[in-house]
Amino acid sequence: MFLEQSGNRIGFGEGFKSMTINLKQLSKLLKLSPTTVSRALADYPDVSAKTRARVKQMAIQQGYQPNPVARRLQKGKTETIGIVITPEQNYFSDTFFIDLLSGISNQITRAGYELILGVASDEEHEMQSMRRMVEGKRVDGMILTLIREQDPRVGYLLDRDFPFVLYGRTRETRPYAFVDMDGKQAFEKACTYLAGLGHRRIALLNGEPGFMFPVGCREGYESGLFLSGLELDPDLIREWKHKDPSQSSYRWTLELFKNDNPPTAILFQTEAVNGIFKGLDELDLQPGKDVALIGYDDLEIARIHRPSLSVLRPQAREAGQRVVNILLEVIKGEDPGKFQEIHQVEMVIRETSLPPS
Amino acid sequence: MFLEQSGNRIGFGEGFKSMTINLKQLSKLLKLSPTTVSRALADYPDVSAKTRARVKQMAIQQGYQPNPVARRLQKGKTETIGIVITPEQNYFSDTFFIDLLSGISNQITRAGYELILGVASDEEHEMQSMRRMVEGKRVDGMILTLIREQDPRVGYLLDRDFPFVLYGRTRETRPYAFVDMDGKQAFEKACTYLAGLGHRRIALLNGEPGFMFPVGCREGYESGLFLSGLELDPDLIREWKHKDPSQSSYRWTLELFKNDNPPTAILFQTEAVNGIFKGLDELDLQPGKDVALIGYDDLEIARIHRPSLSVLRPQAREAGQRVVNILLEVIKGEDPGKFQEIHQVEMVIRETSLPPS
DNA sequence: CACTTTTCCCAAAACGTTTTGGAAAAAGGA
DNA sequence: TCCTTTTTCCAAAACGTTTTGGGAAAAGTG
Repeated sequence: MFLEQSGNRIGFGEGFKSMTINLKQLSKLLKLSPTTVSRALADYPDVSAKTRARVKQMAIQQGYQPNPVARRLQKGKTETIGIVITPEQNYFSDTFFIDLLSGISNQITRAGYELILGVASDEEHEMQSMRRMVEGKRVDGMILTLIREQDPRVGYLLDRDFPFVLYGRTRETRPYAFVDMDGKQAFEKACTYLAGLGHRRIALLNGEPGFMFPVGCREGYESGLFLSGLELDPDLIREWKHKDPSQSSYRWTLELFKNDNPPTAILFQTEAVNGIFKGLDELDLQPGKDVALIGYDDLEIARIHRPSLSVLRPQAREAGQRVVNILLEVIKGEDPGKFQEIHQVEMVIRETSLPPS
Repeated sequence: MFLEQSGNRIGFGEGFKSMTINLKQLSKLLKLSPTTVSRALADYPDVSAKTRARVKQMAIQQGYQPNPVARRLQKGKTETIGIVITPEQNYFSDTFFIDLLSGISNQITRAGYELILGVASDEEHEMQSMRRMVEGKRVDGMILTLIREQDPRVGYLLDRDFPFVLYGRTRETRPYAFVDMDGKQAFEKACTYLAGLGHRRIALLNGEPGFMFPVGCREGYESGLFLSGLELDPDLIREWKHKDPSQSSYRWTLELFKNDNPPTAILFQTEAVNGIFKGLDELDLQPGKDVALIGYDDLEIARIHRPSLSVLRPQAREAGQRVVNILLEVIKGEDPGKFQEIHQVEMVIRETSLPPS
């Protein structure tokens, strides 16, 4: 006797002929009700051990997988998490973001959820893409990255009490969940390390203003100077632009050494390293020898370059996993304010952090 | 009189209180049946212009959006497309892939579909992630990138007649849909251009063996040599590794110039440029002056470097859009064999493609 | 006017699950 | 034995749409 394909209409014009079995067909095979089969697979206690085993075995044998769309409708959850990225910001410049995304994706899959991705060209489309996910009931929660000091996305989501987690922080008084890297502590550590080596003029090439991350970097930098008894010189601080990391950092490097009293060390985000190297090269200054360098983010170029670049290394993948675990809790109804994590950043000393010559 | 929230149970433990209206509530407001409202919104001809307008206005006013999960269940389609990427291959090295993804994402959104993303650490997990999407009925179609010469994913999808489109090509006799860049034509063009300038020894640093793209590059390179009356020298060809583009290309560059008769020009993929620059620098050879260079892919480094790098520039965003449009056709039931596109690649001459000195 | 056609609307079914609220059968207790 | 409790199962409802298959009213036709 064969499986009745009653529930399965054969598609003619359709390319894909579903070979999969559904709950009704499976229950017919087992001579049980769909209810019992469903409950057996979900390990409810009101189905006997014997039939549970029988059901599970048959389910495996037949390759049964519950239709996720049907389950979502019934459960009233999309089992889906959304994220929107923006290419303009040169985000994917190396392993960092893909590591974060990798941690996120793996953890989401482990939970049986889906990750849907939006790519937005600018801030406006970013918001638009998010609204489509939220108001279109396409996701149960959102993950936000590359956070601004004043971030409209956060207010929007808080206003409608929609679950979300930030990778980063923003200026917002209401409680919300976030996982952030301790940029402050990282830059403080790097700064005091360089000062400990004898550097007295330490420059900072910071990230683009308006975003939150550079705020912490600056705080750490200033705190590091203070702890080392050094004075802050505004001429040694400048920002690079997301759109054009290399060009802006290149120009600044040239300017920097026109200074009467040039720096002997530079702190920066590794994304901007090409411009700095290029500037130094043009000035006939050797990285590591004439100028000490410490970058934030351990990109490939940091390891490959000779001399290899000392860096601050955030653990992107672990952070991505935490973001997801927290978001799942928030979706369950936990108080977002409970989840505010600041992760330590380790320093990797390589060849560009020598004492001043 | 107020909207009856009959259908909406208020969640207590739940974080997110849905403020959205559903079809039943909307139809009650309009004193129409759900059927008519649904059909009015879908522009069926059997609803009068007057009521159609009334329905649409009320839908907008109430912010009604059909629940996508419910519609998917009814329609028997997930309205979702899947893609799996692998970080190991340093895929996100710059704007190229994000441009492709951007084109894909925008077009998918325009069609009202969703893009779900899997990040797999290796070939095995890549397959696993794809199977989850396909067999778990989570997507209507797949987009495949970074195609191998023998790609098990293609056979898998063809075997079960599941809709997919390749960005790239593979060795497979059965017809399938793809959008590919004409790497052959591009490398041929670059090669003949260099030969036209007088170069007689042109080297090729090709992509990783096993993948399909380098095959075309090599063909174009050989064809370019032939057309220019030059002989092929196997010593001038080598591959770099995805895991380690810079290191492998650096080593090869050094080897290359140990040759008795070293090249005066190099063709390569721009991802590998850091290693080549580094190697040339160490050998005291000036890029563009002592050695002509043309890279494939217009990454940021190509524009920022001095001298700026001549490149072959594929139109990634446009290709991404085509991939989606084709996939939607294939999902509709169109014959995949009809969709086999090879896109031209333009050459951008900058400063590193001078005649031999 | 009587008949046919067109226009406009709707009740019910279906999509494939999970959950609710029992009910029959088996086991336990006196 | 009779009553209670536990075990084991299931029919029906629900999730929110779209589609099916009419049906009533209006309009057209002779």
